[in-house]
Amino acid sequence: MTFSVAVDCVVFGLAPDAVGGLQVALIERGVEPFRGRWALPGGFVLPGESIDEAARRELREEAGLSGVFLEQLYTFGEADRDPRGRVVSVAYYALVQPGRVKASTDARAAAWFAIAAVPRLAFDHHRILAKALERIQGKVRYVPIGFELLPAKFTLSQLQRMYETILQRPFDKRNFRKKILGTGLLTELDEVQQGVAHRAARLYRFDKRRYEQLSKSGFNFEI
Amino acid sequence: MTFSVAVDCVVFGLAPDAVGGLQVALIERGVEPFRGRWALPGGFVLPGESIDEAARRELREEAGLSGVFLEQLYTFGEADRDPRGRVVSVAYYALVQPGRVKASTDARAAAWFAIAAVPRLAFDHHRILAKALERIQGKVRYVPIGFELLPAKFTLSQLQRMYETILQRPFDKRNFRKKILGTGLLTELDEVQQGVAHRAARLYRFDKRRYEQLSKSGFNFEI
DNA sequence: CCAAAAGTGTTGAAACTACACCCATGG
DNA sequence: CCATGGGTGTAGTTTCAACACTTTTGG
Repeated sequence: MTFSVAVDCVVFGLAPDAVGGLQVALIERGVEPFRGRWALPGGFVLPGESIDEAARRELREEAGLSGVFLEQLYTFGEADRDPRGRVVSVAYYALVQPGRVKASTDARAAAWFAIAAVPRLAFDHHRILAKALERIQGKVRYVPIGFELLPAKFTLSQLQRMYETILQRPFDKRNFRKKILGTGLLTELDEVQQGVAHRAARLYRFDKRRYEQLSKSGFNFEI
Repeated sequence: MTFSVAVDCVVFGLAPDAVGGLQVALIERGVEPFRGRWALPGGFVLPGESIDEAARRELREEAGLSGVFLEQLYTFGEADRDPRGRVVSVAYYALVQPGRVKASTDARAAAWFAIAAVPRLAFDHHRILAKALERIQGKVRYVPIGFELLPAKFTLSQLQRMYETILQRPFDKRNFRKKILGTGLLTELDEVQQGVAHRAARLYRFDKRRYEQLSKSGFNFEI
């Protein structure tokens, strides 16, 4: 029995104005099946290419993204999930920083949608998106992946808003700051926010190296 | 480009005497490649069958197991991972209770190995096993899946030993009992352990229904 | 009566929650 | 000068970690 193997990527980003909340990048399909329908960026795995490589390639070709956080999510293999025949899809999710979003080099239109306003999707992509949301909400609390959605230098308020956006619940400002600074994973920079019409906030950087050291010695991140 | 798609199952169980620790079920390969080498139970996905169905079927055929906890783990798709050609393997992990382990209906020998004493494995099955171990160690703390490794009725000491075995660290007996009983997820039975040469321990049952209710209302299990 | 595991409480330390006001800046 | 978010401390409560002895049972 032979199969085609596809990769599909759920690309998450935060709206730049921080009002739109969590967004996902979609592509309008130019070919049948589901021509004209929105879909996750993705495509078939090529000969000689690993699945991870295929996911990175599709991300580059279809969304103009490279060097971003990318992790395998789940594999979907219902017999009837693709009308063209037996296609197994290995889904990935990516977290991208606002600055990283480049215009697509591909002809197809790529666009961001707020999670709550995602249109009908091709194939079983709704299921994939649901699984990705579940994963990010579960994982962001125990692993510091949320930083991948922020610029390298960020304010504590941006960080708090990011968690509130993903986890859909408010945090107390003072308690949040105490806790996050208490992990020792943030480096305070000698820089402040620019171009805001109020007191500029101090900028911080996530210390990935320190996190890796600490987690080797039994430390567990938790928010 | 066409692929074969296989499923491989990492089947975990606890040694009955609770001394051998965590064990994994392996099968000796009867055919090339890797004839005579130990491997994870698994095989190719058949036409018309979903990947989940294939995993359950292989578990039944190769390890005589049905009705067990089974969850998708990760998909392995390096181009050169199988000498026969392009094979993508969707790995699963299963947790089985001691009583559930039946003799294999298949001709091939199936056997349990302590994690620390696993022999050389076929293909990239060592990587799969490593990933499964990582997963179970991470997940057992936040989701009550450990109960799948115990009989339906168990003592608090068995429960504690199970966590100590998987997480490889000791728990304080009194604190452990306080915490686990404090979750309200255990039903105390009017029964005690039988056939032990010391004071018999009270038996408990995991209240899955209650767990599902509670987790809907925002409760998070944690050990 | 002995070996083996069951069962049980307290205390000090640490972490968590709730909560309100002044400050700095740009417009 | 005002609107906007930045930044800060405390007190009460809850949770956590450490710790040792008595009880029950079968052999």
